[in-house]
Amino acid sequence: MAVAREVLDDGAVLSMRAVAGRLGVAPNALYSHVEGREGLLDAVLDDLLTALPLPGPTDDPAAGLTALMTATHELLLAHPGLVPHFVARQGSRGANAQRLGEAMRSLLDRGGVHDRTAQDTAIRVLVVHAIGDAAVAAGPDGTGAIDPDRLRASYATGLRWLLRGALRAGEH
Amino acid sequence: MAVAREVLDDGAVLSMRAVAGRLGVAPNALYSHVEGREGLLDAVLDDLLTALPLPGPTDDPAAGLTALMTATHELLLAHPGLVPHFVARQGSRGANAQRLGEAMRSLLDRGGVHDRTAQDTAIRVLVVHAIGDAAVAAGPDGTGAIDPDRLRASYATGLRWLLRGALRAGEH
DNA sequence: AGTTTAGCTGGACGGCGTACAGTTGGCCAC
DNA sequence: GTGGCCAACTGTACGCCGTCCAGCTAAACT
Repeated sequence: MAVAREVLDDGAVLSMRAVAGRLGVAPNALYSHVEGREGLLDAVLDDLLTALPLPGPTDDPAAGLTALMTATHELLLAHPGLVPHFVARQGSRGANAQRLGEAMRSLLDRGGVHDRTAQDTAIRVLVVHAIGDAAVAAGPDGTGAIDPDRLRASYATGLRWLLRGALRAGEH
Repeated sequence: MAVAREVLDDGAVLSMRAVAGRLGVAPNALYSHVEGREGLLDAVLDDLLTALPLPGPTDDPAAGLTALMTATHELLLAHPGLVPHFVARQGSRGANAQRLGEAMRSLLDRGGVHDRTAQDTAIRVLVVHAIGDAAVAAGPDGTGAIDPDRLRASYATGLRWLLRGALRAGEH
């Protein structure tokens, strides 16, 4: 998995043969350890999510959500190679992803959004914003065409709008 | 191009060989008419955008933006096969895409957002929301795991939040 | 009638994910 | 110490992919 991360970090899409080659091993040897390419990507993805800092229970909901979503966005920007897979997986269904979902739900609840369906909507919108922004930023060839600073600024702006809408919707 | 649309509409990703096969033609024959697979996708994509109705100059800005973005979203949902390409192309840089960008800019301007950079940010955020939502909805196997009604509802909610933020930002 | 040329074919190259069968080498029970 | 087990690996192959090259053919233009 470490090698897989290496491979997809320094360019292009992850290929079994690339991982195997870097390990000095035949490509099919990987299949003893991993459930195909998708499985490998899933594993790398969920492993990566471990790095995200969960907000403490004392944090202000809006600040906590901002921090969490910004960290997610940064993480995706740092690993553009697996963003497409992240998109296809609809935000990943791994253990860590669900942990993050629960953290978001809790923050929303403390922010006044008590209805479960409303929480689901807010979570989906926020996640889509993070994933979508990173995906568009990643571009075709891996190198974003847009200035990174502008990119982060527009992401932050969108996030602010969404959070204002989401948290306001929970009042009453 | 019509055949290409057929192919990627009824499942899976578009392959040159599939298009050629459906045309009763050798795969390499396509290269006389199209600049590779990417070129074909670009052409199909931009052609598809022609179908989007431009808002009239009398429309209320918020309503116009809502209609335009909803139509875009629906169009992407209707053709999940090319959403990944749309993502990679950062919303497409074709002629029609630029026409739509101009329409959005004009609506924003009339909605009180006069600063050009602010317009760019708003456009980017709105487009990312539409593309991202459709991309996540498309899922891995082409069949979305989420109920379509819920999907549209959450998209509409996010869009409302974003527009409120974008248009309010233009006041003063 | 002769020449150009658009549009095709056959074949090939390199790359991909992955399945199947067979080999190897370390570990454990006896 | 020796026999057997088994995880990990290799060799090979299949079927897919995008794409390039050289050559053919038939229609269009001069």
